[in-house]
Amino acid sequence: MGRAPCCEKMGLKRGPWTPEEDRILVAHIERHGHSNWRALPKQAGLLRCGKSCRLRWINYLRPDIKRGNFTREEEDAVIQLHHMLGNRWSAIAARLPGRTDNEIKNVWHTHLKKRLEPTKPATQQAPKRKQPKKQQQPPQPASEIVMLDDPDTTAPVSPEQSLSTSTTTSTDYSAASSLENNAADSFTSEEDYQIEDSFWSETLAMAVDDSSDSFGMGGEDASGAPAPSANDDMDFWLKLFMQASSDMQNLPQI
DNA sequence: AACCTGCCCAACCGCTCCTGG
DNA sequence: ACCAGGAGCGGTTGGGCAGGT
Repeated sequence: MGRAPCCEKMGLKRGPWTPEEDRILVAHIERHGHSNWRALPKQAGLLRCGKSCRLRWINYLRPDIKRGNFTREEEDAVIQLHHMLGNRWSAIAARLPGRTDNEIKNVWHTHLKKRLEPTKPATQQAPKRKQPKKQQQPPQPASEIVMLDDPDTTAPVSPEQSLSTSTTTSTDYSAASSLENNAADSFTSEEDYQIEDSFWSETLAMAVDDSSDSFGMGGEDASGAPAPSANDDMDFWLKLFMQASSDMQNLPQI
């Protein structure tokens, strides 16, 4: 087949993006959109491959990106959505406005997966760091990017902005524990650990609603054409999940 | 104070999916 | 129906940093 390498690695820059590159990319996308990622770097005068530009935009420069630590609600949503969807990070990201698949993936691998590991006591999950490093200060120029309405932004924004607005500041990973662990801990240490019913009903309702049109791919799948079996699968997992949830609430506290 | 260790996250890689010719 | 090219996705990596010794 002879697929051309994504970046014909001649003279193309790699590694971390500079603020200047960010600025150029944002300015170009503001002006011209990103209909063709492959051609974009040339048009914008960037020595990057299109893939790299796309990744940078999606994961970092998009105006609707929400920076900062995941809230407890978001983490729990990730856990539950992962239950339902597996490693389909983009589908999970579509449910979490402002969060990217990459970010969710990172959080999953660094925190949430460990939480769910049953063999390790929760006490081991205490972080070494008291404060996450970069999250506090807004990343480079993204903060100063003032976008008008970007028609190309495929923000999977949905009614549950409540999710994203409930910014209960930063997540305290030391205190946080999974639903499972919490069940085991009898929720004791978490006086305020109580997911509102409305949260889950919203989240789940969304899952149901979306599965009827373009499930999971929210804004990112322009075609919005899910696999024929997606709805069935979704129903299955949804039922399974809801069953599991109700079972969990009935668990005897250990 | 210096070194070591482990964590975090941005970015890369390679594969699959999708679309147009 | 087939092929090629582009986009999207998930897995992985490595540099930088914070905490520990």
